[in-house]
Amino acid sequence: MLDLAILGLLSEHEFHGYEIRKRLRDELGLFANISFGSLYPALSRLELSGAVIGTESRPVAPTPAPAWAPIPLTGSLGGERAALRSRRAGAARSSTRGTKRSRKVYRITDTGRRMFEELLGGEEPVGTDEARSFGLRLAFARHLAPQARLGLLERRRDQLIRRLAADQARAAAGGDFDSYTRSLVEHTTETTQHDISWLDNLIESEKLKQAAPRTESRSTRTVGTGSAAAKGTEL
Amino acid sequence: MLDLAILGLLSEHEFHGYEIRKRLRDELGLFANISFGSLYPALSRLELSGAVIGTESRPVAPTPAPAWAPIPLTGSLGGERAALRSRRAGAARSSTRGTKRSRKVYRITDTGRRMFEELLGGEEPVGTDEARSFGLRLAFARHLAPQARLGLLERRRDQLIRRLAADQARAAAGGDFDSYTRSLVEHTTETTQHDISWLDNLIESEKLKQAAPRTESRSTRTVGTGSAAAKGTEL
DNA sequence: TGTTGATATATCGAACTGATATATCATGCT
DNA sequence: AGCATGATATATCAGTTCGATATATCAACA
Repeated sequence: MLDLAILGLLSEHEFHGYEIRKRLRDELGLFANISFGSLYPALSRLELSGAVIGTESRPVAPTPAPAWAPIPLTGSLGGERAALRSRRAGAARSSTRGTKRSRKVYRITDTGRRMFEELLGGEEPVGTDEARSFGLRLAFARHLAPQARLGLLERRRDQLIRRLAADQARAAAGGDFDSYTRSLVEHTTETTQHDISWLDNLIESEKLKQAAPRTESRSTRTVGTGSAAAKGTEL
Repeated sequence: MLDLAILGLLSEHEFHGYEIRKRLRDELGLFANISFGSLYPALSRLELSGAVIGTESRPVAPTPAPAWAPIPLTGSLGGERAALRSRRAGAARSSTRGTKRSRKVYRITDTGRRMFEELLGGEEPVGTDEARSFGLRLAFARHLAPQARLGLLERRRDQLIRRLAADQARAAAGGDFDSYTRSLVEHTTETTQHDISWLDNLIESEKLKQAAPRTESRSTRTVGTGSAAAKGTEL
């Protein structure tokens, strides 16, 4: 699971560990604060299997080191700000000193790209936090072939339909539930229904997009996620 | 987390391991198919700490064993049916043979009850699948004092408010999201809003229940979870 | 007869988590 | 000027949960 997330991020840019964590937390919201105890071993694992290459960014440079040298092209917003800050500090104090703590920047390899595609296109693992797994795959769905993308959406819909049946069976059979448990089961059922209708919208717009790539592509794209958003309760 | 679930179930009845799993799956829906690799070590842990007592239900009985002996009072629906089946089979074939495989029936102790109350009333752990943790506590909320119950609901609401802020920050900042990611973020935000309004209803009815224990208690109880259920989209 | 499926307990390795340790540097408070 | 706080950054630890697998009994069915 985490491998997919890491490879997905690295397939678009190179990052160091700490920033992968930030990206996952701030942008996707999945893996709310992924633990370092997961992240760093995962990076080591991926490096060992040749999927990524980590280059140590050494803070001490024996070379004369012009201003651009100690900045290892992080490309991230936070990273760039940090680099700029330290560049200012370094210029003001001692240009031989490093930028901050040494960091290890990871780049994806061709092997890693192949692994990413396999993980993304392969069968979803059942049971292991299905919602998170699907969310992650959806966030990288643009890398999938159109028909694989549709398959992803429909498999998730099937999953939710099964879940809804279980929810409703629970609600029907739980005659001796207290009011709190009953409310919980009802709410869970509603949430599953909400998820299903969201997926229905996604599937519908995906089919439209694939069936009619010409003839008003602008309108098709607007329907895309716009209809799902329009259904949002205003609170 | 799992300890709380096990102790909660055992505080109402005695069960053997396999059935605890079934209850958790079929009734609550949380812990969808809890793994045996979690369940049995947890039971051993709890037994070691004196929270529960497991009594081996031996299938081979050297005593003449009248019809009631090999049935270890499981009390559960499935367990009783199994016991009845085997009682029939045993009577028809050989009364000295056991019921099925030997099972270990667990009972909660006073220590276990105290531990259950501490776990249920104590501070929720942050980060560790908050939704599941809250769902579990809500399912046992009837064991809480009224004011502790209200605290549980309000802490969860605060949690969700923070989550909503993060969701909205993500939606606002993610200008370069593709349509799939954008739809995911929007849907997540909606779901969080739905959760919050559900909790608002729960909190409101809980306050009503506590403020006016007399004067039409029947009406108060009806408002209880009924209002939350009435808000459900019909689909 | 045999084979599938439910019941039941147990153990394994892999993955993820929170906590903690270490280190550098910027910022703001006193 | 000094000092605490917090962000950046990597690493390791024990504990928890998971999926997979092994073992065993028995009912139902073909």
